[in-house]
Amino acid sequence: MADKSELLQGTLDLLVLRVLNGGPLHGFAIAQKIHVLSRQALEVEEGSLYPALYRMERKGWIEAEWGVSENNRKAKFYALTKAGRRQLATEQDAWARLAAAIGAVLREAD
Amino acid sequence: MADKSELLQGTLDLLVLRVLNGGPLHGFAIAQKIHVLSRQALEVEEGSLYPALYRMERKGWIEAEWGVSENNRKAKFYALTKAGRRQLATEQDAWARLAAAIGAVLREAD
DNA sequence: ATGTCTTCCCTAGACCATCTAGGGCACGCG
DNA sequence: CGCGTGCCCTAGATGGTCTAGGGAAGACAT
Repeated sequence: MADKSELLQGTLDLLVLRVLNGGPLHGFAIAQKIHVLSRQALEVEEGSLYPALYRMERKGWIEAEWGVSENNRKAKFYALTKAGRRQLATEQDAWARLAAAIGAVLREAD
Repeated sequence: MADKSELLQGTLDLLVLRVLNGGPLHGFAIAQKIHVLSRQALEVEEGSLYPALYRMERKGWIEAEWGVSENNRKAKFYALTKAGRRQLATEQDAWARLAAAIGAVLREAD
């Protein structure tokens, strides 16, 4: 935890989808990749990640398949579906617009 | 509602604090100002705003005082306190770091 | 073989900000 | 008078995230 502040609701799906866009990963690796790519700024708790993965699987955005990790452990690999790619595009767009809108308020208020 | 998408949790406080930094406003005006400054991208529901104002007042970030609006209506004007200004700085910083972190993931993932 | 570390998966319950969907009062205007 | 509108407020549902657990299995040293 520490000061690696909490995620805002709704951003986790986007991050996961984005990271999976580079190819299938298992849960642990997803969390690590987000951590690394954000330069340690973001920390995804497992208690948040797995429910999120389930949700997204139920919605058809990702598909799971059991396999073996690089460390020779049993692991569940998640891959983006076509609907997932569409969803990624949608959420990426929504994020861009939201960030721009908030940025505008922060800049222009006086 | 429409497509004026939902706010992310945690951003409302920041927006309200920022808008109040320009001087006291009543609730309705706060919502309008956010709407205008975001170029209609953000829409604050009253059912979200008033509980938020109440919360922030309890935390000592803002102070309320009854007055009369520009339209000659009874209205509750909210003003930033010193603690509120500190909080604004904190949240503005947190937002900047979060937006940068998410931006980094969106950009660098492959 | 035993113990410990690490990797990896999973779940129940609490938390809490936001949304939905109302209600209410008072001014201004036709 | 009646209606629109400005303005405030609340109860309850929703739902994503966090806390705080638990468990299995490979790796490695003793």
